Amino acid sequence: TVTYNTVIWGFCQQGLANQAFGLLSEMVKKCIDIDSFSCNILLEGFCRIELLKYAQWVKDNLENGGVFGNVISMNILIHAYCKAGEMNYALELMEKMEKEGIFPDIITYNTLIHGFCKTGLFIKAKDLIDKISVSSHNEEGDALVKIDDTKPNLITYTTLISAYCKRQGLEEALSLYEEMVKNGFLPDVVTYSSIIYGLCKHGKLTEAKLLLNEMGKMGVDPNHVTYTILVDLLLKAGNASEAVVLHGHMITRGILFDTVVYTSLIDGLFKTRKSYEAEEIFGLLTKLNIVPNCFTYTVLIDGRSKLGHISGAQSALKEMEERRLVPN
RNA sequence: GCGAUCUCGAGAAG
Repeated sequence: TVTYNTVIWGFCQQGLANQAFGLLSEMVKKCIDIDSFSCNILLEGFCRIELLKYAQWVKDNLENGGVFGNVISMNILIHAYCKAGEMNYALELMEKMEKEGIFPDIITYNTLIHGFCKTGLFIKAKDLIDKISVSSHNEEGDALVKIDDTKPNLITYTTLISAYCKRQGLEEALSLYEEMVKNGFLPDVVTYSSIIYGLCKHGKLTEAKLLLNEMGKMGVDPNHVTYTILVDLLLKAGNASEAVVLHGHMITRGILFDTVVYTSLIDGLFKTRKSYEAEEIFGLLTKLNIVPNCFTYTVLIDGRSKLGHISGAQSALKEMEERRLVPN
């Protein structure tokens, strides 16, 4: 079962949930148990390629076959609805699961809070946090049973802080940060990165750099995302020399360079009239084992087009299609 | 005895 699940997982990661689904019948034929892991891996696979209805269908069928979902299955579906902005369906699902005796956990709540934030419903997000912050009681109302694992955690706070940084004021984000620390949660690299992102977007680059130093002192190492935020903004703000310094730190500290890091660099270089360097980096990607994605090519096409290099832009488009990337 | 598979938060383009 675990072997099959691992293969199913592999297909799903590649966006091939349909083929993964085919393995289920093979399992049935060979009398290999299908468990809730098989179910959840597949559900996530269909959700990731946005075949939400199909995921639902698979789940219903598995349940008819005696394989029952759990809270994770529901979280996967709720997450998919949130991602699609269908908060009503997401909430409906949560009610449904409660009726079936599957209780939401903190991941369910975090998923919903993220969904609310993404659709701008901050009030609802806040309401939900308030609701899960109070101690739960057992059925007798004995106020004895405290269900701690549905109380807000670091991720709950970080979700909201990040959303505030993007869509509300920085002040709200920072006061929430203080509240979080007061409640005993120490920020991790994601929390710090979110705030650094907010500071950068509000033009507070000095503060952002200060925070970068502070997190190091607190024993939280910045990672490739943290650096991308800063390098991207420094470069695009015309502060190439500082961007280069940080880029150097990334190298000396052995930070991972992924497709996003490079795409951001290429874009920043094009936008600051350094197309030669931009092209140079793009040319190196294959050697560096970096697979350019749709974003990367759009940046390249945009950069070349705006310089009047139409044929270069066209060849980039062609190359993209050769790589079986679908232009959007 | 231990070990393989599932769900939540941060970054790039138009």
